[in-house]
Amino acid sequence: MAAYERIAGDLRRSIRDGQLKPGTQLPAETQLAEQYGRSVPTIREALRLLRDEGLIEKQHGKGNFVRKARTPVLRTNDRHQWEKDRVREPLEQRAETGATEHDTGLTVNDLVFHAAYSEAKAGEELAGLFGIPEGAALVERTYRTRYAAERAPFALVTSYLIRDLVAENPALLDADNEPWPGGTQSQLASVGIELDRIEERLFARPPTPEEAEELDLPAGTSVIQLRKTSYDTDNRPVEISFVVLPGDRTELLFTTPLERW
Amino acid sequence: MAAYERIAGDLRRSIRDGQLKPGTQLPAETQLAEQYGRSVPTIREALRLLRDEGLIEKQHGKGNFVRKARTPVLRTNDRHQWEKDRVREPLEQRAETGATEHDTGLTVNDLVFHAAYSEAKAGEELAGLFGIPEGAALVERTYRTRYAAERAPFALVTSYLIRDLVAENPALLDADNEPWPGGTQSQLASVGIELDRIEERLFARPPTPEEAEELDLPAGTSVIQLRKTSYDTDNRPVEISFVVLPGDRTELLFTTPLERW
DNA sequence: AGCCTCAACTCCTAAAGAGGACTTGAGGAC
DNA sequence: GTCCTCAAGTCCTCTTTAGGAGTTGAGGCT
Repeated sequence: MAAYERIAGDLRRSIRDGQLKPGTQLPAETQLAEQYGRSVPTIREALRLLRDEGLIEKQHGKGNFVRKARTPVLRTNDRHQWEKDRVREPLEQRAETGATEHDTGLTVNDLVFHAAYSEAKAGEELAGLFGIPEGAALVERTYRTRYAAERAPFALVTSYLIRDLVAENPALLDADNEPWPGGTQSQLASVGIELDRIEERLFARPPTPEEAEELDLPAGTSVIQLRKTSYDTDNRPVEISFVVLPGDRTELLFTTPLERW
Repeated sequence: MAAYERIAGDLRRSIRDGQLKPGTQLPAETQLAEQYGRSVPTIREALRLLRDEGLIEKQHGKGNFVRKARTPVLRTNDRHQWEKDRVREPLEQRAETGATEHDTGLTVNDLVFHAAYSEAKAGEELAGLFGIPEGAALVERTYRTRYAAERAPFALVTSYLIRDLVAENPALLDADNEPWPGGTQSQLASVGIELDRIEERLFARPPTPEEAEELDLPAGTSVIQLRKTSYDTDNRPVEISFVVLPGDRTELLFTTPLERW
């Protein structure tokens, strides 16, 4: 086994069994090099392994530190309730006071939204998912949701609607109407669409550099990529959202009721 | 910006826009070094970035290759149906023929199970989750599920039951009874437990080296860590499972029915 | 007190070089 | 034809050396 792997294993053990507590600074690379009788690049190789596993954090000019766990944001599939508490009611209160700050971002409770609308034509993937011809007109909404106290958003969302289905309510084509009062379900009801169920598909992967930048993800973290499809009562996809969530501070909670036997 | 970052960006672009197709071999490191006018270590640094992003794959002695996407296994929360089709019915057929191969692994359809049972005492975390005193007796079941055609399992599961709740059906304490005929829900019904719902909490992170080994995960992949809790109709946790899924070949699908408005 | 400078510490980028280990295919021995 | 050997290609590990860049605190200046 390579020297850097043995050293990494040694440090990993110390971190796991609590000898090196979260937040602790590791000895300097030159120190470790001397201690293990190896060159600095070899030590750095070992530290890189630990960083990629999410065990340590490198801070240029300061040192290497045992990473602290972050307390994740909980996202539930019983989201109606969640959105209602966190977003809609405060929003409706806000509406009464007449405050508006779209465009540059809208602060509701302790959440900040940034939304942008544009028109898009269905590509191959979206056409297939919606079951519509390629090139059909879609409304594309991209938004970021962020806690006011934090600098990075906790969700990157791009959402698509079939334009012709929602065109009769112009408010749905207007970014100033974001976030939607009453939520997706009630907004879509305004154009006669009744939702039946939501399907969420997800998997995990390392972030792209762009995502790492935007979500402020350190090395050694993952993202959850999620595709959410809302179906109407005729079993047709009405809204499709692509969501990227930071793995180090998101916990998803799904509750599935069981049929009794 | 550092030279290795520019080079990585350059290659990343080529991969994304399809100039370098999945499966293609990249030029040798010495070639790239000459091509970019940089030393080999600098090139290797760039390639490491791409590997950590999951874009390329290194093969010792052969070369660097653009990684191919894997087609993921779909796991749904409507799992009754899934398990029924894939596991239970074939299992019941098998039971009739009298074949048994527990212990060393049990092949049903094209799935292979490995299960091990042991007794455990509730530690702090599990006691809290179950709402029982620390030190209470639990049944611990660990199992691996694998497709017969593949060498690595697609799930690492450790599952806990409160021993006193299931003790009256000795079959539930016996690894030879694995996987459970009729599934969890019907097995628990045999000791008078009626399940009400399942809660699944999940997040994503890089794999530990042990997980990478066992799941045969290359660098540049993530795992999904999932905690599944089954509640009975008295709202008490009955079974708690800790699941680790390989991010590069698992897709989770959750369906949430909406209440009509 | 407040501010500035600077030295000392940290990690980061880059190079060149030596040897090792894995993979493959060509060529020869049988 | 089959098998073996071997060379050439690949990436991997480790060292030494050099300079750059971010962070912090001590000390002096104002």
